[in-house]
Amino acid sequence: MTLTTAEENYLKAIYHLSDGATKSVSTNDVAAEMKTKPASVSDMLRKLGDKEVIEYRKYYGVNITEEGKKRALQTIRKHRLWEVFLVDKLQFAWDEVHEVAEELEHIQSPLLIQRLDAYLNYPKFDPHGDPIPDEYGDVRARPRLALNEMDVDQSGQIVAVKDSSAAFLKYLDKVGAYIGARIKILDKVEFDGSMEILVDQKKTLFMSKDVAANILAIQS
Amino acid sequence: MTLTTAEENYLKAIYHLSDGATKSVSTNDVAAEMKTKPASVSDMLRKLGDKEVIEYRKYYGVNITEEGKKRALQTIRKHRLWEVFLVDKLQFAWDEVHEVAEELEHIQSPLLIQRLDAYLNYPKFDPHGDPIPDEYGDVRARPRLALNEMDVDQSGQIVAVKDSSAAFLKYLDKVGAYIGARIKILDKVEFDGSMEILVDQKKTLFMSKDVAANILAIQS
DNA sequence: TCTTATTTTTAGCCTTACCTAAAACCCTAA
DNA sequence: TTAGGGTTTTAGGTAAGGCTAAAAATAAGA
Repeated sequence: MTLTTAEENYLKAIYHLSDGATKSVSTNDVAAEMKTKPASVSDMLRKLGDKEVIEYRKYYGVNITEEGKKRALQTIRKHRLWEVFLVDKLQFAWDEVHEVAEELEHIQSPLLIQRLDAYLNYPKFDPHGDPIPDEYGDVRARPRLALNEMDVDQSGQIVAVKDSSAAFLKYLDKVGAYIGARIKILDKVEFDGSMEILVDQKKTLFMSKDVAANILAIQS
Repeated sequence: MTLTTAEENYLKAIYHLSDGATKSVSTNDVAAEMKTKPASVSDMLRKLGDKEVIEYRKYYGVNITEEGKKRALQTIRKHRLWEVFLVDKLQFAWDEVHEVAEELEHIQSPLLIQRLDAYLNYPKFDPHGDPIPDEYGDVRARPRLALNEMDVDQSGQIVAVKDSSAAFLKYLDKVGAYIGARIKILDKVEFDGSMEILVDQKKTLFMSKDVAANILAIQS
C-alpha cells in the first residue's frame, strides 16, 4: 500500500501530534498543524483509516497504528537525512533546510536513501539535534547533559529544564533562553563553576553553576 | 508564472521532440512520448499555451516559445546535475539514475541547484555524455572526435557517423556498434592505425583506421 | 472535387485534495 | 435532562490531471 505525498504529510503530522504514537489526536489539531480546514481533515482521515495506518473512529479522533508509525518514521528518517546532506555537504544554514527537506523527503527510492545514509556516514542526529530513525524505525534518543556538564566550545540545543517552576521559566525567558535555543559554551569559570554561554549565535549569557545545572541540552 | 510537475514534464517532452525548439510537434507525438492519450494532451497544450511557454494553434501542433525553451532547459539542467550527483557521489550505475532524477528534477529551490552545481564542481556533462545547460540555459555542445583521434583508455559515447550510407550503418549494426553506444579505446596499433574498442562494457571490437575515422564520439 | 482515413478536439466522467455551508454529534452546565 | 456551544462530519463544488466516446477538422486518394 503506497501513500501519496499528501497522505505522508498528514501521517507525519499525526505522528508528531500524538507524541510518538502514544496519545490520540483530534481532527481540529490536525487541521491546525496542516494549516487546512477540519472538513478536509475528515476526508483524509477516512482515507488513512482505509489504508490502516491510523485507527479512525468518527467524532473520537485518531490513533496511529504500528504500520502507520513505521511509515511516519520512514518519512522522518528521509527528511532528517536530507537535512544533514544540505548542511554538511551543501553548506546550507541549519535554519534554511526545512522547506527543501520537506520536498526531498517524498522522493521514492529505497536505494537512494540507503546510499545517502552511507554517504553521510550513518548520522544519528540531524542539524537541529533531532534523532534520525534507522531503516527499521528505531530511534536512539540523544543523551541529555546539564549545561554545567558540557565543555568549553561544545555546541548544543536546550531541550528541557530540571526545575520547571514558573519562577525558573520566567528567569529563563527574561535572559533570552528557551527550550529549543541553540547554545555554545564560551567559557567556564573554574572558581565557582559559573558559565558564559552564546545563545542563538548572537546573545551572550552569564549564569551561575546552579542555573546551568538546571538546564538540559543535547550536544550537536 | 510557475509550472506544475506535470506541466514541466510535458514541456520537457515537447522540447526534446522539437529537436531543441526548432521543429513543431504534433499532439500524437506528445501523447506517445508521455505515454498518455491525445485527449489528455489537448487539455495540457491549452494550459501550456495560456502560460505562454508554447505557441498552440488547434489542429496544427505546437512550437515552443523562448520562455518555454528556457524553462525546459532549467528542468533538463536539474535532471542532469542530479544524475551526476547520483553517479559520482552515491555510486549509482549510469543506467540506474534516470527514474530517481526524474523525481529530483522537480524540487523547487534555486539555491539547492546552485549549491549542488558547485558541490559537483560545475560539471559540463551528465553520466550519459549529455551536456548540462548553465543557469541561463546555454548549452555547450561537447566536441565530437572521430574514434581514431581518441587515445587509448579514453571512454566516450558514439554520437554520429560521417558516412551514413546504408552499407556502413549495416556494417555497424552487424558488429554491434550503434549511435548511443558507450565505448572505450582499449588499444591502437601503431603500424596501421587499427583499433580495439570495448562496446557497452562487454563486447570487444576490432576496426580499421578507415572505419574508426567514420565514427564520431564524445568523450566522457 | 469528393469521400474516406487520420488526427485532434470536445464532452462528459473519474480521483485527489482542497474549499464552504449546513447538518450531526458530543459534552457540559443550568 | 435539555439547551447551547464547540467539534466533527456530510454534502456539494473547484481545479488538476487523467480517461473514453463521439464529434470535428485536416489530409489524402481516387
